[in-house]
Amino acid sequence: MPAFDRARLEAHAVEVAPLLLGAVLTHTTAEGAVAVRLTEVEAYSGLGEDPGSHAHRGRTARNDVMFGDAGRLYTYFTYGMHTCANVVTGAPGTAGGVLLRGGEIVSGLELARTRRTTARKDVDLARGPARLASALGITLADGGADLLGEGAFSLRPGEPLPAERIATGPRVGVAGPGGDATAFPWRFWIADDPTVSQYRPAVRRRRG
DNA sequence: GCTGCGATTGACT
DNA sequence: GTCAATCGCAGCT
Repeated sequence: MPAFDRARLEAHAVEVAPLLLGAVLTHTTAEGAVAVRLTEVEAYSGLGEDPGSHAHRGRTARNDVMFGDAGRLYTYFTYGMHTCANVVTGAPGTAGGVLLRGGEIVSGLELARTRRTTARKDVDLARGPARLASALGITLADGGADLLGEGAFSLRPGEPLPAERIATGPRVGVAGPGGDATAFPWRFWIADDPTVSQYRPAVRRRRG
């Protein structure tokens, strides 16, 4: 199966996100290979229009990868313990990205289980952005890796999905202007798929 | 240098 | 349903 066409990833993140649904991301390490069929993603625009984007305030050491070529892996560390994975989209310098929020393990199930010992069911192995990264064995050190080259990663398009199977809605944990997450309905998922994460509205963290 | 908080998860009531 | 864990980044002094 051919790799995902890089030119298709150079469009705006909102256009790329639905194309990634059903695509299969494979990560091969010394332990073996795990492949995930993507069922849930979120688009982030690097432009000033999107306050939820890590690139919204400009280029920093952390988000540097987002300003590079489309088709590379952008990883970030959050909440002091979790790693999340994104596919860089858009032309270089535009800093768009698509967060991989959930998927179905289609290969390497045993290895994924050893990496996700707290998951009780197989559908929970990659349901949620930090879970997906963990199941694939993605760490911060993988940031910047090319998903379309000859390296440890491969990203292949899946079967084209009929429009009625693609659902959209507000992004998770991200508030838009005035706290309105629905201002950016940039979350895309495969309708009725059990590996789509549960929606949680953006909440302000309590003061401690 | 100091402080507040986040593109979350899992454990617990 | 509620809540703690845990640390790098961004913004401010």
